[in-house]
Amino acid sequence: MTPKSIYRRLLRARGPAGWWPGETPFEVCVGAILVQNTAWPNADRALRALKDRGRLSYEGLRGMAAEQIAPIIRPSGTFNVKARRLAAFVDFLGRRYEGRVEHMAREEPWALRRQLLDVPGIGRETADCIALYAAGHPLFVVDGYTRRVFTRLGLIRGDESYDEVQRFFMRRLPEDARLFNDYHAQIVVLAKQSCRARPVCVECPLDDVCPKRGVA
DNA sequence: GGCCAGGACACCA
DNA sequence: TGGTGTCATGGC
Repeated sequence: MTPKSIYRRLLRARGPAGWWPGETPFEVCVGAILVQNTAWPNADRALRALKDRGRLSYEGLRGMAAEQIAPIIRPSGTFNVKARRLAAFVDFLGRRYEGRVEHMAREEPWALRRQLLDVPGIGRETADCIALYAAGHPLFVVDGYTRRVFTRLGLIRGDESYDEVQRFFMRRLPEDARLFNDYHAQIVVLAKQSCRARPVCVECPLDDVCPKRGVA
């Protein structure tokens, strides 16, 4: 069992997941910040609240103070914190990329990652989500789902650092943004549908090779 | 009513 | 560098 063979099985079983919620690259960035430590439906409510007010764009958010953003994104939780983070990201986007997320695609992937990590409130996972899903760079995203699924499969211990887990995947997979994009999407779908299912995994394509099949 | 969710960060040793 | 508290809403 390798990351490659696991992906082949997922793809064969379900087809491409074709996934990241967000209509524009900018929405993807905002979504990546709003979903921090919350369930997606909560982030989505906040996203729609921004959209309803015509604020879900660089031009819409530019110039808004965190105090003005906060009440709009309340449903996403930790809204004061996230409002500051959104304001910081919008400021960064204006300074480095003329407010155009598309311009981030011109940057070298790891250089972009380092820049994003310098923005307060953007950590490794959020930086990689933005680099991969908004800018199309081949950086593998590690999240709680990734750890849960691959710990369960016995491929990682689960207590490795973010960068260690990312290296584990990137050393074993071709450097391909489309692959990384769909792989992460497959993991999210899998983790939601199967790995939290109790008392047994339900229709999991990896059930027969999962050492913990049937275990809650 | 408690626990958890697609994190990040400050603070501490 | 590793562990812990904090931020806070909504679903189950």
